[in-house]
Amino acid sequence: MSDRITLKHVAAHAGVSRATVSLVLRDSPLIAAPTKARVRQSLAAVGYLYNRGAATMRATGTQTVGLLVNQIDNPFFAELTAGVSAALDSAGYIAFLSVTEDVVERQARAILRLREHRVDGVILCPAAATTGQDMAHLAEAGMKLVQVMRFVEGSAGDYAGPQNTHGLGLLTEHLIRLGHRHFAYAGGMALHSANRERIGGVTDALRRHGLAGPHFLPVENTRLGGMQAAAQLCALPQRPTALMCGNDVTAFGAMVGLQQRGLVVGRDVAVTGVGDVPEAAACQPGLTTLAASPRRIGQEATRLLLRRIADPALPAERLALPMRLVVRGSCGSGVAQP
Amino acid sequence: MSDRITLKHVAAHAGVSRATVSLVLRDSPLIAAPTKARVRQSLAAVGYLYNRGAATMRATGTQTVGLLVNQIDNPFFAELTAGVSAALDSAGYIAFLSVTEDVVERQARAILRLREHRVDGVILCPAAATTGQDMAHLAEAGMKLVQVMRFVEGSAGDYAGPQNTHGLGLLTEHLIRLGHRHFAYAGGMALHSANRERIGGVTDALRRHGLAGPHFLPVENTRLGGMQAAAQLCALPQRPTALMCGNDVTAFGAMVGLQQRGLVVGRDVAVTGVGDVPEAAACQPGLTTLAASPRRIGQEATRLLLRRIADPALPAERLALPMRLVVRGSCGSGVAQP
DNA sequence: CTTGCCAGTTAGATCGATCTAATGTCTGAT
DNA sequence: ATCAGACATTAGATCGATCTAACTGGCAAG
Repeated sequence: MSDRITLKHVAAHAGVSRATVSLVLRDSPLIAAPTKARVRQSLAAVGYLYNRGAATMRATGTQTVGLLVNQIDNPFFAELTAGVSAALDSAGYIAFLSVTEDVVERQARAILRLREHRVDGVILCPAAATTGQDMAHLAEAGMKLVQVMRFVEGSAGDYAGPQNTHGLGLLTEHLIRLGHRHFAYAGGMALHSANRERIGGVTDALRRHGLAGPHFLPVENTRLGGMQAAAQLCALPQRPTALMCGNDVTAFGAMVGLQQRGLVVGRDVAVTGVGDVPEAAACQPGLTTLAASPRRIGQEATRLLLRRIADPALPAERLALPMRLVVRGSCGSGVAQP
Repeated sequence: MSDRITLKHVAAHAGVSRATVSLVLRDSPLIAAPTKARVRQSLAAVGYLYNRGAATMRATGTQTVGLLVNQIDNPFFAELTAGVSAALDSAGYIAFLSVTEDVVERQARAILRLREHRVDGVILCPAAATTGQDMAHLAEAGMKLVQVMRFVEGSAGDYAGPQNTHGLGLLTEHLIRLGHRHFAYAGGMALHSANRERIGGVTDALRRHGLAGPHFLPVENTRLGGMQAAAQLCALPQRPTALMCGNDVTAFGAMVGLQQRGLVVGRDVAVTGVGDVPEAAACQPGLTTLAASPRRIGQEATRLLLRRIADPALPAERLALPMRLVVRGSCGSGVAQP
């Protein structure tokens, strides 16, 4: 059992006041070096453990932040989470994690709990149904928050995410160069900003080349959604030759679904993803996708949040990180001539 | 800006004392129903936000727990984390997450920080180099903790993980039935309990059938480790026909490495994993593996921890969940006859 | 000799909840 | 009429830090 050792005990042991010990803990320049050394010895001698809860009552800041992601079993968000965790660790912070599964109620419950714990800020990948009003309430309550991957329409503040529109333009033009003329787009049932930007990027690129917009397959951006998209694609009278998926996980599902129907991915159908999670290089054929460096995005989001916490008055920053085209076997070397 | 609304303000608004409001917050039976209703109205009217930090100073428990995993980018641990998060959410708890990357120093730093935050308990997948003494110190400090996936030798307390020994026995016998006689085992460079049990399960099963132990390829249980193992396997004078990998991610790396060397997985070499992460069904060929239901393990670990927090005197429980053999294409239909 | 200042230290108030022990109020039994 | 006991509520102490404002002793300037 811990014997509830407080500043008082340390102070008694070192022969100083509690205030002095408190200042030593924070390495204040007010305290003379020899005193500091003596107090530090006592700290170790009595086995003192800092009580951040108590400190929080008077001091400002808890050295904690919240991280809310919609899913964690998607390797993309797992990497992002790892990036946040590492960046926070080296800044002396620690994160509360909550997985919302895109359910606004879970998100709201988690945010309330985080506010009760007086987190210094929140990194939020907003659930798809989050409204601008929800965000406004948070801002009014003085919550420092950085949005990541998705940006709620009508909201304000910091954001870190990939250049979706530009990236999907690159990817679409690559497919056009390969000879594709009929496109399908799988995923993006939930119309959050990332999906809108991605679909917009594809549509714009097609229009630039005088092509019709992609055939939209409204499924969720999950493995299962990808499999459903494969089924839907095969049921179309005139099958598109390129299937662009909202993210890598969806593409994995689609590839399995297509293969189950006897189609050879990369020859009969080109498939693409978004994100370039490690599995994209490991599957067969390799997945052509857009590298979005989730770890980096997590780190940048953390940097933005810590910056915001340090100076709430700073102007908002919206960071759009470039995506890189990664060509692998899943889109083959050219469209099959009928 | 939040105007620091405390119990005092609510009490004034409702015309009662702070103590009464405090009791209403916790839905105490001591307070009469009409008073409760009135106070609850005031709570909402003044926009009160509970301050858990302050409460913690007197009350016992913070409604927080720590979750320390060695990696999160492995889908297995991502699923496990999702299970923990969901289970905690419905119990009114929230988790601090820290990713240790198997570095004991990061683990130690995170645990210190969690102790400073006075978490009610910790779910820990111990970094490989964790010693029994480390665990003993934590126990002495009164830390409630549940180990998950790995169990530090010489430690005590609760644990939740899969039946590694039995599971790998099943898997090995399946390969033996297919005609394999020469086995390699990739992974398990870090000798924590899970790796030891898995290797033990293979060795035991082989011995039961009068076969020599697996050729041990000492790599890390990562995608990269798997690729290294593939290279090592191909360099062996007499190549084993079955490559058993320490987990699915290692197997994915191994499959890529073998394919790069012109070998057909499932025909030339049988490959197996452990865990059955979703990608195992999606890769080509599908990966024969052991389903370990990570989400369930996360939920069980959470249950054990909450139980332990509620009653620290309970006897320790070591939960070993069964693994199910999942046969897919990666081990083919029989060993190739030379 | 007094004053002012500085560096180093500290007593005591304070943060916002909960806990303890006590208070007042209303029954119903003696 | 008095008392025991249950019920509902509360004043004030308390948790363990930090903050504010004040206090020391020593030294230089006036």
